[in-house]
Amino acid sequence: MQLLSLTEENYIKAIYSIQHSNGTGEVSVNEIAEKMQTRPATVTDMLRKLSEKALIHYEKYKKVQLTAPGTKTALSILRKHRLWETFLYQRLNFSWDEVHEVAEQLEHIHSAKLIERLDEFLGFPEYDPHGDPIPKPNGDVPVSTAKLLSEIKSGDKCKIVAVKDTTSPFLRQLQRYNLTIGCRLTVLERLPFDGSIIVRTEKEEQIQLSEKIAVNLLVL
Amino acid sequence: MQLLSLTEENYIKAIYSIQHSNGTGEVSVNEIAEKMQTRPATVTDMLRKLSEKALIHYEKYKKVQLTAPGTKTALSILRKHRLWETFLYQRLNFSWDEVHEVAEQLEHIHSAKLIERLDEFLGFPEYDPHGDPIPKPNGDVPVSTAKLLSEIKSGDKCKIVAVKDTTSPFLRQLQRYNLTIGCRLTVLERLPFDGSIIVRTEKEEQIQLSEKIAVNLLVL
DNA sequence: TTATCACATTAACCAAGGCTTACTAAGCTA
DNA sequence: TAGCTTAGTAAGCCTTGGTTAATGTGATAA
Repeated sequence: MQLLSLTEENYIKAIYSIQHSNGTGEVSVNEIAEKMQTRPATVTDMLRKLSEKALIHYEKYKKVQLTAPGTKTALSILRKHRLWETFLYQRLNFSWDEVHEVAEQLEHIHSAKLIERLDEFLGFPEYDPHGDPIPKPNGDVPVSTAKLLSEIKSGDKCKIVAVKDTTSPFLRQLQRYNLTIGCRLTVLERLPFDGSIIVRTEKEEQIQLSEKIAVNLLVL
Repeated sequence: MQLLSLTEENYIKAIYSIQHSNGTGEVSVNEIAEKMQTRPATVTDMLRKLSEKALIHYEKYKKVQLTAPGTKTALSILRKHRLWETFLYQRLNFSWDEVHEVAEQLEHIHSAKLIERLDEFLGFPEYDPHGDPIPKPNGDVPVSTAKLLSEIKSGDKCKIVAVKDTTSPFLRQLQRYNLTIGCRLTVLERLPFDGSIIVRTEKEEQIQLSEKIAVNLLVL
């Protein structure tokens, strides 16, 4: 795995992320430009570069996909990012919504040894503070069978294992409800009109969660 | 404190380091060029930049000195470097000779919160694995009262707190003796002819240490 | 089946950062 | 004060990552 510039790494991340969020696994120039806050022309240039480095499959006017090495690179960055997030959250008592920004910097530190030792130090965690799976060194990604809270039948119990949205506004709203990874919930009622869900927490509190909240909470 | 580029930070570090190694506290362009592995002309350019940012006192053809803010910046970088070294050594089991390179990268991460939390996590250490003082957030630099093992009177007890030499041959020899940071020693006898010192460890072992070893062990 | 339009590419160019060489200026010292 | 060492200036190179404006492509709707 060659050494990439910070920007190159961020493009790889962006492509990976888009690939995994829009079902098809194929990514357009415009989507990348959008994500990277830049112009399509800039993206085309970068795609040529990444293609020369064999990190992406790229043909003019066609959609983009990561190659095997490209995917490996993306997973390696993701691994670093999520391990650092876990470290910040578990050991340095950063809050949920603070970890991302700093991890964004730390993920670009180049040292295989560092990241393996960090993994060991953290006890080989499988999921980061947001419940996202931490890729293994070989690229395996732990698969979660988690479902969306919005899919849970009323009467059923479940446990929050992850969040889909990881932006501060969402995480802060969860904090207001006192909801966090690991919380056990019982779904009391689902309101058909707006998709709201009423749940009971372990502390016997009743909370009404909007549909938008419910589709961003992953539970088991 | 403004945000500096990686290179700017490294120049500041270099100037600080030269300032503190050549008694006078004044630094020449050539010395900086030497340390930074670059040409004097390049240094002149950078000095103009750093001077504009008020980090150094600089007048053409005169020696260079850090200003108060410049010194603060240097200490802040040093603080980060040494805290990361401590983390790598103490928590991730990096060896003495491995910490520097990685800390060199980590020291450029920008997050005041990160470094304060790291400090707290490590228990507010005063010295890094090499026994160098870790500057405080306000810029104070702990003064070590540690003495060389070679200065300890026979009969006195002491504890190893740092090593002066950090090269692997020395460290490997210490490992053979089973000596490490924190070991308590009793100085039994000092041999005047070659300066050797005979010590007793906590495990009641007796070890004879050469003068060269003794002048590279810092004890309290 | 072709006209259209969104999307992608190219070309030319910009700016910052960090560096170089070649030349010139300063200042110390004999 | 000559001569050497040291430092500064000017001009310019290269890389990275960006821009705009113009042009090319190809899916699709009429």
